[in-house]
Amino acid sequence: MEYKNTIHLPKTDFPMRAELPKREPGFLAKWQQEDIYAKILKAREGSQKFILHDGPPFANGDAHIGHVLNMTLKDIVLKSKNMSGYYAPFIPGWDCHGLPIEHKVAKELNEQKARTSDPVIIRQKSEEMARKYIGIQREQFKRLGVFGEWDEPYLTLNPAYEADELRNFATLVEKGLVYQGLRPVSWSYGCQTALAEAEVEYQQKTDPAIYVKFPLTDESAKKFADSGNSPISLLIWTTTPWTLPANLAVAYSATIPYVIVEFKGERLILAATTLGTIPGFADAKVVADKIEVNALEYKHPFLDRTGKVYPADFVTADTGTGLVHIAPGHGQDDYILGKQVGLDILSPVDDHGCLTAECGVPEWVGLNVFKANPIIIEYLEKNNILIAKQDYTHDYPHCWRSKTPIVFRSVKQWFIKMDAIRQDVLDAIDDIAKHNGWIPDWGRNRIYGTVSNRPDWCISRQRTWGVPIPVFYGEGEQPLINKDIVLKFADIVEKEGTNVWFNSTADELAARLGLPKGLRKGKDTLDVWIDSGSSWASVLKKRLEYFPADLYLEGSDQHRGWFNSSLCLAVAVTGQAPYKNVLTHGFIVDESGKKYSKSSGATDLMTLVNDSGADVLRLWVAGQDYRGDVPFSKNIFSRVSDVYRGVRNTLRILLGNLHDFNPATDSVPREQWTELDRYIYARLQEVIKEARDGYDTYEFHRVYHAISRFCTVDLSALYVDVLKDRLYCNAANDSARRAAQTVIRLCAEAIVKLIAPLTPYTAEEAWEFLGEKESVHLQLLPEVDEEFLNLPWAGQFQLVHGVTPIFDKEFVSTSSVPQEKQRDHYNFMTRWTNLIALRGQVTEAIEPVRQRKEIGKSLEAKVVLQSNDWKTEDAELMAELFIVSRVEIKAEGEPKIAVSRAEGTKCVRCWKYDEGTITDADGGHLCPRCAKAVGLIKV
RNA sequence: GGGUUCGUAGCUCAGCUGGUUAGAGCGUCGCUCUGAUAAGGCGAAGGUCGAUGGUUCGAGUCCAUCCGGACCCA
Repeated sequence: MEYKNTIHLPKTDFPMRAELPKREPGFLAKWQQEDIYAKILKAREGSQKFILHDGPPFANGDAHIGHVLNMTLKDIVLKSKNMSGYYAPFIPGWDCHGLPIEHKVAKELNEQKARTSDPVIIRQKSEEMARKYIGIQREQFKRLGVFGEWDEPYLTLNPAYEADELRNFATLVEKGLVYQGLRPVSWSYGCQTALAEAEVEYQQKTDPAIYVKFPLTDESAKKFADSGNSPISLLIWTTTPWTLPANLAVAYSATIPYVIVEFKGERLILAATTLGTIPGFADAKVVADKIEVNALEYKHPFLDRTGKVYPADFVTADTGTGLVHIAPGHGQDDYILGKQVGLDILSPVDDHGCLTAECGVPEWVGLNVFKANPIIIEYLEKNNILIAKQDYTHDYPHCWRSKTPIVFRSVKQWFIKMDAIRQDVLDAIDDIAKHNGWIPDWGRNRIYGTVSNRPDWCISRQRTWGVPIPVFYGEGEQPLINKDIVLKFADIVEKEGTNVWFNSTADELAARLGLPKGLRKGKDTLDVWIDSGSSWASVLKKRLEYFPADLYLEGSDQHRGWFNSSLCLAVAVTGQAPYKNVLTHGFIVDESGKKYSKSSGATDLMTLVNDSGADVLRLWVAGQDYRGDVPFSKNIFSRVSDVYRGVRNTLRILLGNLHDFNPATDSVPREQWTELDRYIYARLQEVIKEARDGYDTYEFHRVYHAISRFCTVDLSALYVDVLKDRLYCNAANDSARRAAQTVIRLCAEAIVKLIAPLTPYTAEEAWEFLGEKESVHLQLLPEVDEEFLNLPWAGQFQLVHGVTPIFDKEFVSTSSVPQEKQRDHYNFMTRWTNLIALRGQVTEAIEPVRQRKEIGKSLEAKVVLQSNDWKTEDAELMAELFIVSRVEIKAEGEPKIAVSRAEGTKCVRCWKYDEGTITDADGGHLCPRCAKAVGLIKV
């Protein structure tokens, strides 16, 4: 007789194969249609707020794997906060201005042979470009499953945003923090603009390193008459020959010994430590050592002026000659030293990187500095000023757009005085550190160092796609700017946008701002870091009326970027940091830990989503400890897919076993659960605890591992496997069967809720199969049932048979659960931990029998346990737990586990072996339980 | 070159304030089931804890140096 249809096999339409790329868009559409985001906020209205403030990505390309990491983390935070009962809205933003977009536009216009310098056209095209990519990225982020106010993101090009940014700027002007100055800046002659530090990238570059003589003045030379009477010079070293015309001084280190050597009939002064590194100097004769170089005077090697030697601590003993040529117009260190000792700033280089007449050598005027290098060297050689030269390869800063090497050049720029706000900013950093707001905690050191060393903030850019600096210039280029002008302009911008600056004449603007005619309007725009760094004003203060934010979450590079600009501006304007907590993630690397490149695999979001689905992609993010580098490779992704399948299949079998279970009417009270049910339920509580802790501390990989392990180890391999007999073969309404279903239902519900922030699509799908009508994302995460949690001892059971657990009387529990209950539960869990360990030993003992082909499935086995640790009444429970037909416990002899073929006959219905004699009409053997279940015998 | 940081099995992660033969899941390999089936169960192999030196009775855990990677800067 066929008994297959008398047993309760699992039944579900929840598909085993996810086919996420196909299935996910359906849920996305559903969420969109019911406006799930608004619903969630409505459901949490009045609850405590949690504000994650979005750092705006640049709107200049498709979203790639870096965005996936960042956005997924943000979304996991938000979803888990919402499901923890917080009111956690999300207003995404985009950084719209700046060089990358303007550059792209210029390129396109060029290709269309429509090159123009009309700022109105460039700005119009740039806005189109920005909006285009905002549209693209928005759809991509939505597809990732990120919930937020996508219809009303914040854009740094919105007039209202720009107006708020300018009002911030007005406060800075009012506080006297803004000034115009001549300073060396990183200049891109390719883009003809000063660059922000973040716009500079380093590439290998080979430059000529030259050793040049700077002859001492007669006065200074006299001091070294003892060492001879040949010509005497300082020997300097430089890799930028083109800066020599701007030389105004030489620096030395007070901690390095200097010597005079004789070389080809001349005397040269240099650091003793560098002798060996200079070509041809290996056997140079030292004619004087430990000489004093401070305050020596020298003649410029080819210009008619003299300079002096000054001490400086940036001079190193291992490169060059220990004597550094100083051009205050062409270097940061040089500038600072020059300022200290009162040097001028000479910067004979124009916007295109070409030498100007100020360089003093008419033949060089108009040459690009890098083209001038060989010509200058040739000149030095001819005039016997050059001592040696060699190629020198180093990492040299380049413009991130035009890829041209940077030239340090002094131009008039606008700055924010860092010294005026530095201490306040540093204090704000430490205030955050006091409540552990830097996550991980080293974030504090990183931003502290950055702020400490930050020179005055250059905020002007010679670009058109940005927020204009509302400054006018009068007679003699005197700048005219004050708080009122900026505020008035901000009000105009609020209504008309910043385009008004570009399509009005100076006189028109002046008239509207109450200024006289005849002024020149400024052409500079603000550094884009001022744009994004002002977002707290427009988004947090004005729109959300919530300041400071609870959390900023960006890559670690933002310690110098947005974390920094946002912090400096907020402190300068409000005296307060814009965030309470700053969470940082690392960068994507390949499996070998190297920087991720396109050759490492697909990088754009849509390709990844279309290949494996958003949920697997998100699960990959969740599984990583993102505080360090985040590796990504096909292999890693494949492992994540395995985990996904594991969890999905577990959910499937759970759902399948609930097909005839109605939780409202079929649930069984705890008192009637079996020990195993209680054990699994207790394990579930540990998992809920671990997962919720993981969410609370933003350690999502803990959630990932806890759930994955629970699904595979506790549920699939243990609970479900053991339960098959009970679920399939017992009578449908049998209370043990219903008890199992009660726990299965609780497990499924908890798992689905717990994975909802990680894999929102799959969670929603499974949630529907649980028969729920409202979205899983409207639910709260499961609470820990503390009665079933081993608070003090979780995970610390002694794996020793039969040892009666001793309750630690010293322990003081903070739990509200009565100590008596805690002890009972602890003892129960110890017993079960031991039972599970014993199960491991039994399956191990079964294995060789199976390998010998004496048995196949474990139900064909009988286990004889020789042990004093277990009581005979546990035998039945053990048989069920080990999934064998029979267990005998003998309290005699050496501890031993013996496995043999089960005696008796196989029940044709449940496949267990027993020695009963019941047979059905066809002569098939049935065990008593099954006989009852099919009505063959009556109870 | 400087600052910050990371380096435990093929992969992702545990290893608390230093204490017995370093753990888990996945993958791999072998076996098994065929009533979760492009599934399920069992077992096995896999690590000089980046390297070296030191402190200690004892170090994956502390210190130093080095190697390699990442981010930021020069």
